Amino acid sequence: MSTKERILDASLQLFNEQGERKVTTNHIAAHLAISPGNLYYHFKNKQAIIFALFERYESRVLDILQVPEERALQPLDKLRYLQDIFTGLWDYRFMHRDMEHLLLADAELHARYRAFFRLCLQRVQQIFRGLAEAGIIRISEADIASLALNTWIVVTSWFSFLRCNLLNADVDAISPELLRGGIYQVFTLERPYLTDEYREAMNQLQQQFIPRPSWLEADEETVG
Amino acid sequence: MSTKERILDASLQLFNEQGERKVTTNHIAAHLAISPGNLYYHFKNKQAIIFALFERYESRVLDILQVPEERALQPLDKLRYLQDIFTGLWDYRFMHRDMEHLLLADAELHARYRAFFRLCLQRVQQIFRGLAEAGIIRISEADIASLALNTWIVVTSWFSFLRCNLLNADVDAISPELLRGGIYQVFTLERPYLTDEYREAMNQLQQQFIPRPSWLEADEETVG
DNA sequence: GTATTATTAGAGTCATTACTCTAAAAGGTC
DNA sequence: GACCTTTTAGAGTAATGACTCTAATAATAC
Repeated sequence: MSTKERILDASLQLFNEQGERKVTTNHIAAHLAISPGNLYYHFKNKQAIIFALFERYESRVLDILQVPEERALQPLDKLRYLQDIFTGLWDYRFMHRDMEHLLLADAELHARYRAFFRLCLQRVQQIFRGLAEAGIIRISEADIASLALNTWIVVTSWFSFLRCNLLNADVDAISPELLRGGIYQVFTLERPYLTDEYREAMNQLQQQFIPRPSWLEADEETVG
Repeated sequence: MSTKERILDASLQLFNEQGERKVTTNHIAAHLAISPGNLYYHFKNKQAIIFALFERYESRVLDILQVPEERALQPLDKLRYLQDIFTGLWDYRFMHRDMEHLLLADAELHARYRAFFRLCLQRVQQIFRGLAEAGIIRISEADIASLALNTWIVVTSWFSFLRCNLLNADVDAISPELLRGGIYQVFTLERPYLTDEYREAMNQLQQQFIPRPSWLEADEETVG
């Protein structure tokens, strides 16, 4: 594997584990047992590393959010979308953790991200239209737009939410297992729109993702 | 006004305008035309300033999220809750901007925030129960829990969403006017649960908050 | 007015971190 | 093996920012 790829992989790993801000370029170099000079030979600065990782993330997500043209959507498609998207978010979880900071520091990335967001929103709306055409949900166009936006917000904020509200502050306590609660929440968003025909089946699907709500477990703190 | 209060006010203003990370303690002191030593006489460190601001924020929010005991909830109550909460979020918008960072840096604040979150979630659920008792919505207990959580996520993420997706990267472009879109989104969350009796009235209420969706305006960037 | 305490100034410290610079090594070509 | 390009090492720099330290000034008490 090329040094460039190794730098990207190591950066992604360290960013995910510790957050982008806590990981210095020297830190990345040390992790790979290479010199800082070597790292800067391959990337002109830290932002360039982040930008390259964003490109990976973007293509990963856009690959997932496609509506099959040759067939109608099925209930299990929705599940697959959610699982794949949440897994992608997990693999690049550092991004939405510090998104504002990253975008503010890099105007080019910001523009790129905005375009990416709008494309995603369109794709999500397409998926809802597909579900409607398949008779799984029944929903107006206006509600599709609003529902897609709510879905985007809940999905992209889910790990942030967990990190802020988990019992122990330990970041390592966040595991892919906690994806489940996020999937459950998105099911709730769409549930009211289910048609009679599919309501029962989809509700049973959702039941598989009932979270153990760890964010509600009591600890000794109280609010004055 | 005491120096301590002035430091808090100035910090809040600067944090909101520029983000907590960009505002140094020297910066705050300079803004007030006092010395850094003076600032550190009143607060032992930067975290202490943030903690004090959180206490203000917490009491502001908890004041708002109360269910009147002497009367039933009315449709306009819901509107008032949303407007007051979003205004509160606006006034302390730096908090949710960097919440993860703030909490990770201060275990005490983290514990306090967790307790605050859980209390808020209970209060929001109480409000939904109140709306159900008043015959405005019809919803199961399980859905109340999930809806309350989605509401929390959308509300607390709204400004983050805007900052990431607004057309121009300029932070000053964010104005209280953009609250409206957030209110609209939360209405959408609850809309499917409205009873026949109140559906029309609430939908009309929601129409007042149709956003000009500035995050969808086209610019010249494209996604490859 | 003197003693004591509360408040303020402001220069300075120390750690951090993104990034640079020079030169050496490795790899390829003929 | 001579020449050229690519890759690497690693010491060093320059800026930043949270925080400290000493001493001066104001406020208060008696």
